[in-house]
Amino acid sequence: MITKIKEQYLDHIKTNNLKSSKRRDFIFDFIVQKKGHFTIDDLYQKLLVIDPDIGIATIYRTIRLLVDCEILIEHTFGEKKGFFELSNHHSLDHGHLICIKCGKIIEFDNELIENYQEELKKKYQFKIQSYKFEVYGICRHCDW
Amino acid sequence: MITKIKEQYLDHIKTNNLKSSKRRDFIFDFIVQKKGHFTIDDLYQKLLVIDPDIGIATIYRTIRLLVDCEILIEHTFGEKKGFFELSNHHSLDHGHLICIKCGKIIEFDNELIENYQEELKKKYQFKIQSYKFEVYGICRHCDW
DNA sequence: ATTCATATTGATAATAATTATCATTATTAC
DNA sequence: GTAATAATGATAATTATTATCAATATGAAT
Repeated sequence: MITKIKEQYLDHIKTNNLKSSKRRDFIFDFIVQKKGHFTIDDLYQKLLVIDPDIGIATIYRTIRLLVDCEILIEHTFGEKKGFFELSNHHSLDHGHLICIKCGKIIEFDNELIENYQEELKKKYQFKIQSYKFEVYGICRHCDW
Repeated sequence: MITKIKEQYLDHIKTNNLKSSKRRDFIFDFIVQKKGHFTIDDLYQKLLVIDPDIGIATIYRTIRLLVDCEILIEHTFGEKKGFFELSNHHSLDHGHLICIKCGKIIEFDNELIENYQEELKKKYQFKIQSYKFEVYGICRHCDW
């Protein structure tokens, strides 16, 4: 049985005349079972342990592929870009709380965009495709 | 008569044992009368015309100073970071609509965070300092 | 006004992150 | 199995930003 996300991956490969490969599939599998946010370097370090011959260029290439086929989403938190996250799990209906002291990133549910969408469309004739909602502040652990 | 923002600038300089200089003040003045978003390179190109001896390092340094004293805010739109904007004019109570076709950035008023703030505080015990709300989609000019 | 400690400056070297190149290897359609 | 072509790793190239440094400008004290 093949998951929906694997299908999405294979579709993208077929549609763009790309090929599967052991490494590409392995990286895909590794990412899919990941939780939360990660950076290119996170991923590279972890994969190196399992697969010592892997090259950094392949990581970049695979990440780009997965962003292109919308399996991954890239975030920028504060000044730092390069955080990736699986988009399958509710990526388009939550925001992020970013603690400016400890850097921790907390996800929060976000239904408010639903109500807002119509308003934006009317007022600006703007068709929403996705959005990003980031809230910066102090988390409970850092606030005394 | 000295504006509030100039005061903010001079305060920061005094507080941090920095000095005013012709170039620094000139760049400050130039930025303050700017509207909308700009990048480092935008600014560099424009300043070069007026002041051909200016160095790129000075631009970076001055921008950093103005971000530090919260006169400027840095934005990241999509994958691209390095957009700056004056924070004096309602920078913390508007969001951005970003057209994924033409790249145009439209500001929109945003009162919804007001209502949300209390909820986030209760639920996550998170103290909001600032936030970023970016909506990606198709603007009316690109949508047929 | 002169002196003096120190901040600013431009040029450029250094660094970091990402992308491009290229020869070799792997994959897929036939 | 063969041929066409995509994937790969090593590494060069590129880009954006920061650090270094000698020369100059600034401002405070006198």
